[in-house]
Amino acid sequence: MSEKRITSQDVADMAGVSRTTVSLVLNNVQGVNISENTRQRVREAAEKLGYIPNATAQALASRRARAIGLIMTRSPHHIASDTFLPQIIGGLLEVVRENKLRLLIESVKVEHQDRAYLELVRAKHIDGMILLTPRIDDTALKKLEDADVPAVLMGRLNNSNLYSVDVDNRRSAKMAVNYLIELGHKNIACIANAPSSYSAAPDRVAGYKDALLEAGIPFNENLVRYADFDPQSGFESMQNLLTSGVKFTAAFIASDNVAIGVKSALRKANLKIPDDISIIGFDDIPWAQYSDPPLTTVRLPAEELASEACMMLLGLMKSSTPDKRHVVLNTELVVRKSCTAI
Amino acid sequence: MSEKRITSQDVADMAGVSRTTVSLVLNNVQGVNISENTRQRVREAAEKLGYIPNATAQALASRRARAIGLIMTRSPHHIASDTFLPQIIGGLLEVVRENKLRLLIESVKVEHQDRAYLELVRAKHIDGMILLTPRIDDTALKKLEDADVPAVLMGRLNNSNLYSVDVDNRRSAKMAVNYLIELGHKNIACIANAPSSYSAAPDRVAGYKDALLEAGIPFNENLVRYADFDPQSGFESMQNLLTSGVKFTAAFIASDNVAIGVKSALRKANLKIPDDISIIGFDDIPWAQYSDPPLTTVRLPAEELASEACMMLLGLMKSSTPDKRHVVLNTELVVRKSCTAI
DNA sequence: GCGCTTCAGTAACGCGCGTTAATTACCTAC
DNA sequence: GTAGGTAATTAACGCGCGTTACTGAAGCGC
Repeated sequence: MSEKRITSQDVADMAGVSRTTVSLVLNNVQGVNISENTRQRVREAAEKLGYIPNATAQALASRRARAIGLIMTRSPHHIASDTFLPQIIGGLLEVVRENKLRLLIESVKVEHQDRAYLELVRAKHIDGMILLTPRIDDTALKKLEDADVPAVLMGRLNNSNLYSVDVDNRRSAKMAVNYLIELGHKNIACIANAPSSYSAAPDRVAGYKDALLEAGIPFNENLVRYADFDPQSGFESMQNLLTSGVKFTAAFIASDNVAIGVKSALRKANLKIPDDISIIGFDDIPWAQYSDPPLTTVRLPAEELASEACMMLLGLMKSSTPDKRHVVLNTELVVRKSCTAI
Repeated sequence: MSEKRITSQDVADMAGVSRTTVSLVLNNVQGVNISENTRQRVREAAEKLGYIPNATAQALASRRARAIGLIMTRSPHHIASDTFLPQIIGGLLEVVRENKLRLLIESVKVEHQDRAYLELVRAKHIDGMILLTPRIDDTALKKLEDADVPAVLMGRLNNSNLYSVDVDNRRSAKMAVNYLIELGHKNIACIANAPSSYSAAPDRVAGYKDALLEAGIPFNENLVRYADFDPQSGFESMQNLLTSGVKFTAAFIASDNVAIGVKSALRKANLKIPDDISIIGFDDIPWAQYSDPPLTTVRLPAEELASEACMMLLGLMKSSTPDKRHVVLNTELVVRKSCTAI
């Protein structure tokens, strides 16, 4: 087929200049003297030939891949049921596109983490990375800190010094539970969004505790369950809670996606929301407002988190130290119809 | 600041061989004679130095990027509400990882499509591409056909000859509507998943028509609406349908995500599912089975579609012509509780 | 001893570009 | 006429690797 790849040499030939000039003109290099006339000729030649610079060669020569990676530690199958991913990707794409970068998606097996993180950057296919849903026990992250590689965490690890973008999970959870308390609830269950090895989960449970204790309500471990991201796990957690015999009039579900399953379990047990039990979620996924009854929840600005993380990463890549090491975005209580006063 | 990047030259030096030998050994090039002893030395040196080949240089030298792109024509914001994306990415990642490739995500502005598709490959950052949610009026796709670039469509364009992976939208829709007809319904509404410019939408509407006509039920245009992927549009479509005054006892909603909003609209109108109105969806997203009542729907094998597309693409990249130009995966009617006999 | 073959390994080129140091052409000032 | 200076352009190197064509050395039959 038409296998005549057009290189900058072709453009140079056509414009009657050297390849260097072509490069200087097309990249708009500052502080170089090239007559407007020549610039014009080069640009015209490039246009006429339909010249498209070879990104790989550019990357090799300039030692910058012009790409960032979104790194996930979860299995492909787990990724498939991640309701947040689209928002995050949407947020990233926006920034990435504005800056003429590329976005690479990588899932890293837990077993391979140690090498994998670094390999990605060393292999120079990406200039920086955004790490999703970090786990507390992720020792490989520690190595990253030392390796001085541009990286931003989405989420926060207490003992980590990596740059991060997150919401204040603890305060947000507290806000949610406070709302339930203000409505008069005292027996409040809590279903965490994920296993406690994922950093956000214990933080949200801590916020739940904070609210309780501040209101003088004793913390009861029997009221807490840990789900695993998806509706299924929510369904099971709630069933488990119901059959365990503990009494509660409200529940804080630390993930809307989990709440989908929770609501199903409640229906199966013939419990009405909010009459028999009040439910408050976390995240505010699109489903929440169309749910029956519309779910009161804490809005997590997912797209903003992503674009913020991306902009932070861009700053790091230019080696301009960002003003803040840990950016915290605001959440917001979205009151709908799933909670009622007792 | 340990900026001593380790190259194959370093490995060669340490092993006391030439760089060529290192390359031959580490890449397991067939048909080359190198003593087991030497191989061992090279591998040990690489291991000890923590050698990680520079992917960019490899790509440049071998003229293969070892990466594929997932190309979407929708805006970043639209992407954010795409419930399917995670499953697709999950499916792709699985195959991509097995084959030691990378996955690039690109969103292409409609205005730039013409150049964009080709630029991506010409720029050589990807070896092939998977195109998502193609639109019927996408003239740029035509150019792709000619350009003989490895590309696979997820979805199908009737007038396109591009390789594709899809379900039979028409037959699947017909199957869904047939089910409603078998239950005795005659006045059946239809809410398409997307505007008719997206190929799947008219196909599903056509299937709806097929079922109707085959059963001797006249097609009534007033019973059809076109949603726009998200719950919001489903809500509006159903409201519009209800206020328009047409009578119907069942509705075929060609997207579960749209059905989320549809159900909300029905509740607002005090219509019970399935007693007042039967609903059947399409896609079988995780939410469907936890919905109230659990949604009867047509299961779309999203992950399989993705991995199938990916494998097809890999075949094309090896220039081994795949056996089939258009792969069609099976859908399945998942009967739950949202439909009842009339 | 000579040709021939197999084995083990390497020198050298090219991938397409960014970039620096050097070169040329053309002025100006004295 | 020469020194000095600026504007415009380029030759040449390097990025890190894949790959081809070539070189020795060793083994074998005669």
